[in-house]
Amino acid sequence: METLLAKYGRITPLRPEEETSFRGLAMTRRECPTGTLLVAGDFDEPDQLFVVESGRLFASSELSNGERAITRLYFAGDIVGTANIPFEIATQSITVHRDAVIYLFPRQRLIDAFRYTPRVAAIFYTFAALENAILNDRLVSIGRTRGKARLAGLILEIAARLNLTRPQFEREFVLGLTQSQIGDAIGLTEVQVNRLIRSFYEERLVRRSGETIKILDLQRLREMSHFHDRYDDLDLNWFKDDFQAN
Amino acid sequence: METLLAKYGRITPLRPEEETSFRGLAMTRRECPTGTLLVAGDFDEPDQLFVVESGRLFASSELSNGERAITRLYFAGDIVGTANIPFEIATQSITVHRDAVIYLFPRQRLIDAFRYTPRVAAIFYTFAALENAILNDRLVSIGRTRGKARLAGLILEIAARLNLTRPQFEREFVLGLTQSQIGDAIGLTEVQVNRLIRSFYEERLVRRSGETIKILDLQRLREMSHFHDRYDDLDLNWFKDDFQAN
DNA sequence: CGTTCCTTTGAAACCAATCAATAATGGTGG
DNA sequence: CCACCATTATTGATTGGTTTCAAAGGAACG
Repeated sequence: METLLAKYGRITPLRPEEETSFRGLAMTRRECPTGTLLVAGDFDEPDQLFVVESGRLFASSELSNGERAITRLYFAGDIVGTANIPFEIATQSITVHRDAVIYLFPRQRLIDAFRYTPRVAAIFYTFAALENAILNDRLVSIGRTRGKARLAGLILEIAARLNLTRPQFEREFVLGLTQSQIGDAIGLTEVQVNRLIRSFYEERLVRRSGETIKILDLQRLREMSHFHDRYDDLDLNWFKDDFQAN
Repeated sequence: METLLAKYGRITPLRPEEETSFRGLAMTRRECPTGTLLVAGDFDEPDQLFVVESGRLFASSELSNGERAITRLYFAGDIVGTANIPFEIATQSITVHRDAVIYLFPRQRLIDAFRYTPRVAAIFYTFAALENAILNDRLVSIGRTRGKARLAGLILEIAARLNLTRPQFEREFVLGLTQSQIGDAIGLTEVQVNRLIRSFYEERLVRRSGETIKILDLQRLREMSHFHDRYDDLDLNWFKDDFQAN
């Protein structure tokens, strides 16, 4: 829970009783190896959320023709599975794609949060709204830009998310996605992704050594991609002073 | 407010005091002609939500190169602007594209809902989660299907949303978007949209007379598009019995 | 009745998908 | 430790969906 609290605390410090409530919500800790399918879309009942302590997950949907789309990447501090909550059957799959530690968060506990700790509930709402804004950005990127811009945006998104829990911005990091997964995330085939990555190397935008890649030209990646870091833009002052303690 | 209450009531009936709370939240009624820009993305402060009583709005984002993407269409009963709430500056624009009656919903009132009527707050959260699921679907559609499937999906989406507040499914309705707007919504140019629409006429999938179009082959549109009506799938039983009255 | 916005059409260029095959990589059991 | 297998990365040739550019025809509105 530390990562989550650190993240939320950075934005709007929790009161002691809220922090207690928060810790009480996520009960079961679980270590999940790469490849674990936490929720099978169109099949499982979505009876819980997941809080990411460490590692990485992604949400994806499958079409009947076998095509897959990765709609969102999740990192330490994220709450995963919001889009499944109000349905009988999960609308999307949740997969661990880098060894992760997560906390299970039963749907019923969410109700407790709404009843007893409204400020915590407001934070949940806020992060659902944040997720909304990020999905909007992804729609704009995929719907209105070409492959190069999308790939640049994905690289910056991953860099931004990893750096959220680091003391200073680090240009070197593990991408952690196969080219096929990258394709699913930005709406291209793996073949095209490979060609684009290759062109990024040639243009000296990024460099690769083993699993890690290093951003060489941050400026130009930003210009290419139109990427916004919504986590950075977050502003929770609007409900900071308005709640009385319970 | 009637449309909103009808919609929410259909899913999970509100108690009298909750209904009162709900009505108290949205204060100002406003009639907005087609073309009204309610929120200017990257400019306005998002100090309110909008509840749609009648008419249609859309959310859009602009890229620095002038391209526009329409990320979501809104109809009677929808709550609009969730993705802007937790930011200092709005992340997306909100535009009226068919004469609308809306209720203004100050952000501060949302806090009251969380504090005093947790069940109402839970409904807000639920609908943010629903919005999430719908945006996911749009991402899959735009990222992993071709123009024909996307157009078919958009037609079915509009039909489904209009039919939500009608007694029975009606195959004839007003599309209400220019071909350029359709392009912004499904990630194509207006030129390509025109060609696709034309091919739909030739294949007798839909027919047009003036402003209204009629679905001729619902079955095939469904097969083409992979469209899910998430409003139909909604299930709020998970918190139906768990709240005590305030 | 002209202006403006929207629709429609054609031709050429381009980005990305598809098809097909080979090379690299990583993990496994013998 | 090495041969083997499965997955991932890479490359070429071809096809096709979509954009771009350009222009003309319709429809709506003051």
